[in-house]
Amino acid sequence: MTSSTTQREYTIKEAATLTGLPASTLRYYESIGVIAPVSRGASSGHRVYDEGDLDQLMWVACLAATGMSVSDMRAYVANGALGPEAARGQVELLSAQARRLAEEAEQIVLRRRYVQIKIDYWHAVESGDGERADLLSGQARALADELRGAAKR
Amino acid sequence: MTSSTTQREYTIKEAATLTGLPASTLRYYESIGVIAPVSRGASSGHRVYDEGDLDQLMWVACLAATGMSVSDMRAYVANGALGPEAARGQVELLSAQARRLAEEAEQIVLRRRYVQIKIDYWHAVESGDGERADLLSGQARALADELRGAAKR
DNA sequence: CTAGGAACTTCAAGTGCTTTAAGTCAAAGC
DNA sequence: GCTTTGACTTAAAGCACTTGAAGTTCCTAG
Repeated sequence: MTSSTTQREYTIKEAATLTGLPASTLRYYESIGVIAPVSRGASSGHRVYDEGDLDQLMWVACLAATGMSVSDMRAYVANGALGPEAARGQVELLSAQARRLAEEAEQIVLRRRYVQIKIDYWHAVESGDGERADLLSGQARALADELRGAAKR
Repeated sequence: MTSSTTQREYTIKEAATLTGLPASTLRYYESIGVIAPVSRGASSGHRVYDEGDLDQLMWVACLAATGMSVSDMRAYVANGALGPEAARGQVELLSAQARRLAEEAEQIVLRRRYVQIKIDYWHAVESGDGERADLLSGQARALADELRGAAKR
């Protein structure tokens, strides 16, 4: 499969960013057996992730994002459904993940807008501009509806 | 202000539906002081939400949706009761939230790129295009390198 | 070569809900 | 009148992380 010659290695921080799971969660998953123990640097004892670990973690990240419980994920992994040879389902799962990320990105745009409006609102209040405050209050309300509606999808 | 016409009252279930927060969360928020204690039915002891409670809950629901911590929400609601004098504090809380959201947005951009590369990679493998697969493998590593160099938050 | 700081390590405690257990109350059916 | 149904109550436990403390180790610069 991976016909690449150079097996790149990753720190926990890099693995965290690429999978979207915080480093603390990576350690946690390893500690409770959701993923296999990761090899360590000879002198440092620091975790060293290879491409295979990354692939496995992407899988787990996808499963976690669908709301699968930790014990279910552990069972899934234990059943060997998650080896590097499980390539068939990879694309579907990754595509689902891509969709989720797109939605999440959209959500964050809305949230940032909402927070910005509230900041503007308090600035208006601070400077005694009641008219502008009312206007922004209304905008916040409208956005809140949109936020809620989008979240429920 | 409050016209004594029809001050509608709501059960916890209705409040939950209207705010989008589960009833258990409403009780939880009340128990830890994020919202003021809700009045109770005389005989039943059940919570009875009025319009004011609902308004407050709507704001809290929006803040929660932006990922604001419970203690920040508590501070925010407490400030809100103080009026215009608290504007500076509100802006600080919201600005911190805006920064968190900006960081999150950045992370998601990276994750989306990584997932897309992975998808393309598996498509290439599937169609036997080893050359393209190698290229994409290299891109994934390049992304990690970029992460290493520009990990300046 | 050595000093400083960032990044890593483990372990324990904290957070933010969510679920469960056990019980109360109000209306509907027998 | 009694009982069952169902929504509500609290307190406590559970879950999936998350954060903090205290102690290495790596890297960069002087």
